[in-house]
Amino acid sequence: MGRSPCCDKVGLKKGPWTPEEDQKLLAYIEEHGHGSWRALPTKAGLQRCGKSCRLRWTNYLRPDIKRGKFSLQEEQTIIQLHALLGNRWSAIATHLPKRTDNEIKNYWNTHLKKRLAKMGIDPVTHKPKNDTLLSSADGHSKNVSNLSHMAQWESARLEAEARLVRESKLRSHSSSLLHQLTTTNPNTYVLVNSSSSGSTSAQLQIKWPSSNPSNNNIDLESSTSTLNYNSDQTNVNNASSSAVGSAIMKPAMIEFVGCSGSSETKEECGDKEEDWKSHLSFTSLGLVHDHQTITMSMDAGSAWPTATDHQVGYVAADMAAADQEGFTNLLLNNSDEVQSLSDGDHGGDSDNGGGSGSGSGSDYYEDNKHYWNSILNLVNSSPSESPLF
DNA sequence: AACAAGTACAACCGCACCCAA
DNA sequence: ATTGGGTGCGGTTGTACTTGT
Repeated sequence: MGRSPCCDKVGLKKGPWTPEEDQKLLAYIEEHGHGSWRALPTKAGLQRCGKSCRLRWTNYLRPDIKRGKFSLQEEQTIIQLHALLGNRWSAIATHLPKRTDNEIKNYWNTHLKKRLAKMGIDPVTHKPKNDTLLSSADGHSKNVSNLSHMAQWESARLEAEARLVRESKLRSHSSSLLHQLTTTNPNTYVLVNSSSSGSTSAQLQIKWPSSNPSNNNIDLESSTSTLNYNSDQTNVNNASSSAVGSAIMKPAMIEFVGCSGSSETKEECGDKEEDWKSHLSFTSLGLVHDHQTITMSMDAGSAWPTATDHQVGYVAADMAAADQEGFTNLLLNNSDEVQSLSDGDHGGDSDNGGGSGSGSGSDYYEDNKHYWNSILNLVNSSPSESPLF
């Protein structure tokens, strides 16, 4: 479709902003809000296009922006999130308070990427540059695949979260959405947060439709499931500030804590609650925001291998109360957890690792471990002191 | 002091998505 | 279903600043 030009009008100024322009923009927004960016320049008396004004505001003038050098923790977070998310700067930025995606992107391109390259680590894959052959030449491909699944899962989840942050003003509709979901879609699985705040593992309750007890039969041992995030589906329930991913759950990441066995039926699990509930604990993946709703479509045929009549179930997660910075804290404060993210064996202390935990403690996992350790060690050491930098 | 090379970062560009008309 | 405005996002460029020679 055609697009009307934004910034190529004759007479519109480009290039660096002057203090006077900044002042005009600030004064206008403080008084009126930005409203329509396209109309703003005229109203504010600026010879700029609306897009330029928006960028100047969001990346520089906004009062809630923190400027200056990145801390070591911020660097760690960027590196680790980049390993998971790639160049999804906006998603990464949601975990760095007061930093803009643009700033993070620039910092990555000018500092961190070069550091990793000097370390002999591919800044794109976050693997040692000679690791590709190693990992594909032997039986580690499955582990690589599992790692990839986790990264995709985390990527999808964080992306969803980023959307939620952006759409936080719609949060107040979450409750009605959940109600709507459960009342209008009988095939809806509603995940209701049940975690305690401060925990680094978000604990979710999954509320199965009472008419379908057969869905209880979740095969947590599947080692072939994959996770695919399909951004094209983001319009499903989008009006409810939800993000949607087509998720085929990585079983190793899930642990039932409410009912002792995944094969338990509703009856076996007890009927104290109105409906049968299972509890999912996303160990080591505990980032949630207050009162946000995430909706994901679950390909029942693969993710829930034994599900019967549900091709797709919609999972709405009201992920409340957990520590908003849980994931960041996890990354920064618990290197073991970081390793567990990277080594694919979710729960070095857990035996529910599906196929990935095949017990052989693969060299690949060790490599990943060493990689994360090397990143952390290098980042932790002062750049000015390190000969590498 | 002058110049070149390297670095950092603000700003721009274009595409994609969402949504209302 | 189509169109077009508004906006978000990631990649790239331009320029000011710093460092080295």
